[in-house]
Amino acid sequence: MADRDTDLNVLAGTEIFRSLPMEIIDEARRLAVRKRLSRREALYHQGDSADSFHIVIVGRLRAIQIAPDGSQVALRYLGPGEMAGYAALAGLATYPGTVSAVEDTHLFSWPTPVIRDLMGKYAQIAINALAVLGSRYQETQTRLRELSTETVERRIAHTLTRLAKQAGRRTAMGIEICFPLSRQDFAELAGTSLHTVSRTLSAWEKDGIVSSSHRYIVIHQPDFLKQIENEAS
Amino acid sequence: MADRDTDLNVLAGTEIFRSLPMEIIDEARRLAVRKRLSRREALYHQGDSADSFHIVIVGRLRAIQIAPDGSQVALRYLGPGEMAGYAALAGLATYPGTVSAVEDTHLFSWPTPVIRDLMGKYAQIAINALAVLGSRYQETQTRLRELSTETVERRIAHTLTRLAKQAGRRTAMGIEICFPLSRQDFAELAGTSLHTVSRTLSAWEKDGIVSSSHRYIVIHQPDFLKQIENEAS
DNA sequence: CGATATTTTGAAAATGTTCAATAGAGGTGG
DNA sequence: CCACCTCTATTGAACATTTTCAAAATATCG
Repeated sequence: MADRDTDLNVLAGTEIFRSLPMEIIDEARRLAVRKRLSRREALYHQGDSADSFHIVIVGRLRAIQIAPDGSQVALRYLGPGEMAGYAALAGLATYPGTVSAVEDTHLFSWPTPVIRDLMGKYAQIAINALAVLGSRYQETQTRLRELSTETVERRIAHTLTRLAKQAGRRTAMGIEICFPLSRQDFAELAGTSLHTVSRTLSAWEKDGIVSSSHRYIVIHQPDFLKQIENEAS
Repeated sequence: MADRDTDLNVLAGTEIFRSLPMEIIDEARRLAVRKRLSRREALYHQGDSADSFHIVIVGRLRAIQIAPDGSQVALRYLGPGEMAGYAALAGLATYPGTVSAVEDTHLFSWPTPVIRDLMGKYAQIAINALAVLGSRYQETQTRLRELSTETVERRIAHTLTRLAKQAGRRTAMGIEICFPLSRQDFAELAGTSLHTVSRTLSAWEKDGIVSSSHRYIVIHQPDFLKQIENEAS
């Protein structure tokens, strides 16, 4: 279906292959394997040997980490152009989390040795990877701080603002989170219980700050969220 | 005082320059600036422009992130051979945290353009950096999960185990955390209050699992900690 | 030895969670 | 097309964990 030029353009727009000469992107393209995942299907599981690296073409993935006791946190949602499987780049032996599809998803994949070989040949790929990993690391550090020091309400506000930035679509009504997200899913992102998320969103809905219908959220007043984020504790 | 060969050996043992040819390490050495920090002195502050990259030679640094309201979390403690200032590698504009010396510390430093130029020339440096950042990212994700899902006692146990791994010194009495760490400092690592840390450590001391004297902690029974980490919630 | 910083401990208070029950939305098959 | 079934969301109330507040004890440093 997709031809060579389409693939090249897609890859050229990704965080990892950005700013590279077309010949190199084409080399990467030739080494790539195309994959498809249906909704809920897993790309890999926590603890699996980290044997490949992926880029989302269309669709959305969800990375989670599961505790020995079964409880889980959402690490990140990944949309088009974003990479999955940083463990393969970083030379970790196993995947530190589980990644699965939130909706039907198309990916490009590379076996670990292939992508590591590309990085060795073209330092810019490694440098781009470093930039991606660095900004994800920073974001995770910030979440860690929020989880340590902020009230649940403020964390929920931060989580929503962050979601809007990563997966927000401007509409007439405001900013819509453009993939389905249940209260439970949201709670796993914000580090709280689904009940508290529900109560908080209900209260905000009453104030006209957000509205939500069955797994979809629209933010009407982003400024109010920002205000809640910075309120005195 | 330290001569060229000593410096080379030091650099060859660091996480970033490991496994590189000596000529390249020597090139990095020639470009390095030597720095010293006294106890409590800051290397850089959160929000400063990320204009250099550092490696600890001797001593210990502490990376923290401060919230707008003044509360803070400890991101990491850095010992000999470890890098500080990943923002410089990742091309972030500003430092996401503040780093300062826990004890008198010697460092090597490189201006951001210099270290980035080295990475561009020698992909292996970027790949090593990716490995370091990857494992720190993974650790932070794990802390995030712990903070989200575990009780304070288990988090304190995890924090202590992690400290033992990163800065533990085997002694006749057990494993000693080899730098001074107050209850407050510990609390900022575990994401709790200094009071809860004090209570918990006191209880463990009664059971002979740990002992502590003014800012130093010794773990007598690491296995008991592991057990607490995995206890049913 | 005095001054300052750190640690301990008790009791009160608060923030969220858990438990429980109901309501609503969507999808499926008769 | 409607009835049913399941998954999702809402809401109240009891409960629990942990924080906050307060005060005293202990240790270190000059």
